[in-house]
Amino acid sequence: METRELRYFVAVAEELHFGRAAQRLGIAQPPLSRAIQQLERRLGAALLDRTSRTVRLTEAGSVLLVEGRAALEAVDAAERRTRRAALPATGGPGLVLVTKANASSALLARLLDAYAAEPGAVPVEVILCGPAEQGRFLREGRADVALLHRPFDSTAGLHTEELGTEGQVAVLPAGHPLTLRAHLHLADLTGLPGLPLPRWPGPDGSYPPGPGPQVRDHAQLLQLIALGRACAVSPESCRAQLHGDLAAVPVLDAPKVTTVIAWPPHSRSRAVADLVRTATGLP
Amino acid sequence: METRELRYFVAVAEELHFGRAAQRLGIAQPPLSRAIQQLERRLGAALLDRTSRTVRLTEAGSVLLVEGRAALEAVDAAERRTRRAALPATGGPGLVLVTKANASSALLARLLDAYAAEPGAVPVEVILCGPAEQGRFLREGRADVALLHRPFDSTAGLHTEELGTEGQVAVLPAGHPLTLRAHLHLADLTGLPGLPLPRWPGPDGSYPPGPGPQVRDHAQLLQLIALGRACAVSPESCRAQLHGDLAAVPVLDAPKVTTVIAWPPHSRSRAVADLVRTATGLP
DNA sequence: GGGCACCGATACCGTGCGGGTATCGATCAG
DNA sequence: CTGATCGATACCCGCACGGTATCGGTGCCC
Repeated sequence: METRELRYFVAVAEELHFGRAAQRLGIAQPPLSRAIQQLERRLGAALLDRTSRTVRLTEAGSVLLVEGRAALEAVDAAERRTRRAALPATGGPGLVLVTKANASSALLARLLDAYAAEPGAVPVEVILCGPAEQGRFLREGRADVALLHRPFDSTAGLHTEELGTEGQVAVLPAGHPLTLRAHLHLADLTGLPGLPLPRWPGPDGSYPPGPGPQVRDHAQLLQLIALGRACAVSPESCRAQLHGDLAAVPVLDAPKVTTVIAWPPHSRSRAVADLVRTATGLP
Repeated sequence: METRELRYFVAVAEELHFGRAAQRLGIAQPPLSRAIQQLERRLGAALLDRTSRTVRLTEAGSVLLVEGRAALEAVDAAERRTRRAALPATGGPGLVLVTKANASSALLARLLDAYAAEPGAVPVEVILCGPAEQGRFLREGRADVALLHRPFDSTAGLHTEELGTEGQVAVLPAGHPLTLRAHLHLADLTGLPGLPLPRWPGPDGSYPPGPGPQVRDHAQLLQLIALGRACAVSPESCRAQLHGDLAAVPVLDAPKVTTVIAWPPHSRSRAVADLVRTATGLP
């Protein structure tokens, strides 16, 4: 199978419309029809149920859509990583680390300091992004390592090492009645009048339906809480970022959060290995 | 990047010889040279250092070799899984489960029984293989699920759920002096006269250097121990397979072994999900 | 040191495949 | 019944891929 065929099929499978898919691919519709037919013949499998009015995925087609997307991602990642490795000075920014904006900043600072002191350390570029995008960055070859937080972030297809676990606290507007309590339970926080839990975007960038404000990062969230428009349950370490308008109360029965360092399973580069070793050896 | 280019490059990078690589690919050498040049131009990166006598990988070339192999594997897996999904009766053998020969047989039997009793269960084909091949089976799309044993087996790039942990025992020839002890430590087993630890093949199928007999599966190993030519440290559950000539003694400081069920991160098929759910719910 | 063998690069040529335009046939809306 | 829509088919063109012949550089060996 050629990546061209895969790209064509994925386009059609996503659009469920040969014309639009062809437009998206920048080719005419007839060659696209033929390419799909040829792919089906080579695979010996019908991928699409098509009448002259509608296109639907077959069982095999659904499999190829998912698997093909993953395969295309792997090819693109290979290309990007090769390009990066070829940049002058043995790879430009050396390492790219991606983490959630405003999360684990203390840990990250310690890690970067400790790694920089290692012999043979290379420059590390830090990318901050929303919670849902980190895995993508790694899988697409845009980044070499990530700091993730289980159980929130998916570690599917990644190598990980645990760096530490912490409890969670409820973040509330200062002065809220609950801030007087020494500790809370999750049940105390559901359905608080006027303080809904926020909604985070899913892996596809869309927000789940329901009440609660839409947020993209922690800074937005904290601002909303300070304004008295939301509350949240966050890892303890976020306390370092709380200012006067916010208060934190431990939530006893919230799941423990584990910070892990993650990297794609193939990248066996010395720099990644060193960084991971440094991270696991942090005090 | 097209898979054709990737295949060409991987062949050359593995052979480090254009002529042999071309022969392996079934094409002539000049088109291969041109294809590599074109790939290098498109990537804007030198992949190979070549004099007229020798070919060597550049930094970027090493990256592309590793990443490209992974990408090709992903493409092949997509193709195989699609073919499987298109077989008559909604996918032929339904599910393919791969596990080490002679390992966790009791757990496997319970799992298969419990799953078969589920509503909507599909036929499960069981493949037994050597310890190093399981990951490959999953990644290449030949199998849907595997039973792995941490920390021995690599779970790189796979989703896993823990099924249970167990201690390890030393497996010794019956009558050996150590079998009289109630328990052992790892130190008791290093350098036992005439009873070396066996060597297992690595992921590439080759054996590490050193003393000790080469074994491919547990049955071979047990036979060697019964003959008084080796000893081994194995998970407790292997006791069920020991016959009169063999004895097991707990090893207190051996690492705990965790049996996990593993599957490739994309396959979100109902059958795999059901099987995993059944497995984690086992008594 | 010169002839030789080896190996990758270059030059040149044919053809098959990927892509384009025009059109058909089926299906649904009104 | 008619027009609109959409995928399939027919046909043609250009190029990129593969093949053969050959060159140029390099290490080896007598």
